[in-house]
Amino acid sequence: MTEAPVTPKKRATVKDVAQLAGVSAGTVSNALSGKRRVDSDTQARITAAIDALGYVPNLAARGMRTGRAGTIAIFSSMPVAVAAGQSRLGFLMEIAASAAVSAMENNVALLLIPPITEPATALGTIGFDGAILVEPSADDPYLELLAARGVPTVVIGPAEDMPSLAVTLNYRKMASLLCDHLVESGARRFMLVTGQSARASNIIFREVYTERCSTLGMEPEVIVIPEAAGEAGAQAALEAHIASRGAPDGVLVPIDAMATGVMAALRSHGLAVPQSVKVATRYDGLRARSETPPLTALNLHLDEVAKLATRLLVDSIESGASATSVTAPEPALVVRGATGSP
Amino acid sequence: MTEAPVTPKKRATVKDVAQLAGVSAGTVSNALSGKRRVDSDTQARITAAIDALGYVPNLAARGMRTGRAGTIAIFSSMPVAVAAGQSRLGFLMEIAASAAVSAMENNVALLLIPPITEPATALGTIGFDGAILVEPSADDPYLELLAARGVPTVVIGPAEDMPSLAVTLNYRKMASLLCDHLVESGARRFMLVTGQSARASNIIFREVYTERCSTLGMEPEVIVIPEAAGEAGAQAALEAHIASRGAPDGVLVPIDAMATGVMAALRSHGLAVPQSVKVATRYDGLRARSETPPLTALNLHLDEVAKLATRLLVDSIESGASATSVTAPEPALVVRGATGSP
DNA sequence: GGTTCTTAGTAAAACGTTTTAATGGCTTTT
DNA sequence: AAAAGCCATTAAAACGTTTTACTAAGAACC
Repeated sequence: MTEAPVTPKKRATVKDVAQLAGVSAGTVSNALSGKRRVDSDTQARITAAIDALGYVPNLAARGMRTGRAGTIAIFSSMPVAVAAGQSRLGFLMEIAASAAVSAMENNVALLLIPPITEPATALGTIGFDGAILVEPSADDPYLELLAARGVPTVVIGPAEDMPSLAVTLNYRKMASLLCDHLVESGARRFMLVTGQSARASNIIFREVYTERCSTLGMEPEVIVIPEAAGEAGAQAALEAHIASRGAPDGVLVPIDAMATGVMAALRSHGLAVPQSVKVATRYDGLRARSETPPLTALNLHLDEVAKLATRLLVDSIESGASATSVTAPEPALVVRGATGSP
Repeated sequence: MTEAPVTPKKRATVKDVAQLAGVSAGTVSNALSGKRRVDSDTQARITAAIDALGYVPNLAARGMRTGRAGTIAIFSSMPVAVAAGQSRLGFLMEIAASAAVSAMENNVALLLIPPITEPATALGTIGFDGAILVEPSADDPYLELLAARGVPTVVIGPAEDMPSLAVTLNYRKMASLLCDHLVESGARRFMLVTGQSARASNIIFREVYTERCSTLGMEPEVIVIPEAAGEAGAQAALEAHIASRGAPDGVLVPIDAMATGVMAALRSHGLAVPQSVKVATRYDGLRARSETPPLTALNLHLDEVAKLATRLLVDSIESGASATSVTAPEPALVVRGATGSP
């Protein structure tokens, strides 16, 4: 008789709590949110009722009323070919992991949105209060979709041309560090292997590289590969390049998937790393470290970057402010076997 | 004059669309969901109205009505000490990355819930339709919290003792593969370094190891370390063990964070890997690969596991069924320098 | 030609919160 | 002692959907 009903018992609502505590629904709401004072006596009755009934608020209902979803989303706009496979655990996920923790500390949860074919789908199907966009290209589809929908968005990317909310990465510094290091390691004729898209990383690395070349009196050798071609594309392109123009004594290859291809190409030509060729990449992730020898790379302090981005986003959601940007910590060189003593 | 208004223009609602299309709200709803037939002519008027107004449904409202949040959550219940640092990008994130894609394909989004201090907080603050729980220990707090709330939950873990919904991993096979391989690589006195918690991985590896010992006539040497002690704990413990009992010629150390500690201990004793000691770990992640030499490990097919788990969860949410389990693909050995030719 | 079926649509209820405006009781001020 | 303030509380409105019960108009049946 007093047994729990077998039917999937309906969850208690705020009304049930109110009734049991002998107050009105509004008071229960106030007791929960603390937005208005409630008498300490009734407060006690309410909390008693709450865990007597095992009440847990219906978030959808709350969200409808408050207009908040209680979540933020992190987007990867990277082409699938680059973000897939081993690299999937790279850049984006490292940021995501750290952002998830920060989000939690700010009482929101993190939605992980993978690169998908149809960006519009994601936005129509999923509700969130703000978005973090990681290294979008200049013409990123999400960027305008989010802007059109009025969703606060913080971009992790370059300082220039960027919308109001951003954590700016110093790409110029990244490229400089790596170029300088290659020179210091003894490379006198090193080349650049980079992606084709309008991503800041590609553009600025090319700029800095060509600047360095003229400073050093070195003839620029650049291979540009569509991101979609990925590892195999880089390997093929470099092999062709070496066959026609000879081997460089260093390669700067910012995209880690392509770095793997570069290493394969060097191996197939019998070129020893680091003895004959030095190799450096940008992101110090799984790929960089699982090469033999492991690749020199940069510590981008992504955990800190993620923390900053989350904080910025949450602040903006709460305050409505929409024009702040902070700069990420300076990248630091991580010297590994591919440019140093093995 | 034709500029966008400065005020944060209210989003169009289904009523606005209905009015513009000259129909009722209910019809618009049906047109969107396809749950009922609507005349192709009115259908056209409605879609026209929709993108004339830039209407996008309010997910919170829909969620309240349907009782669906449109999200599933993935939980890490691993102690922070183990899940932090380099390992954060490991096991859990690899599953999460793949689950995010699968989730998207099933029209739900994935919430990434990091290990936090107060599990109850997460459940009170975040709404989701189902949960994926990765390798919970037997007394995992989330397990009962989720069950109490009636949230469909699929566990990725061992076959025994597990609740209704599960993707079962074959721990016995994992342990066997690694033990056999160590023996084949020439190890005659290899030890086990493992964690203390009631996690299936710990328990079953210990079982299999001791079984193997008696089969082989090998005296078992086991070091058990609290997970919280992590890398440093493993290093200290192994150093002490070697000092008092001499060096083994092989180490099976399932938890990758501890494997790093083990390698450090071996180095500090001047023991060459793989010449004097073979080392194998379980999860083939960043840590295993960035050791020198890289560690032999297992391909656990985590992408496939994640896909299965997501599918299972979505099915259960939709059908209400709550008692299925599928088995993960068999693990496969990945031989690396730490047990083979360098 | 009356009855029953289908079809495409509508109006209104319901979902569970938060918020707004109103209320009654009590204390303080004049 | 009346007026004015404050306090804790309440009833009801509002949020934007989906769903339910109902209707009107033809089509089909006999």
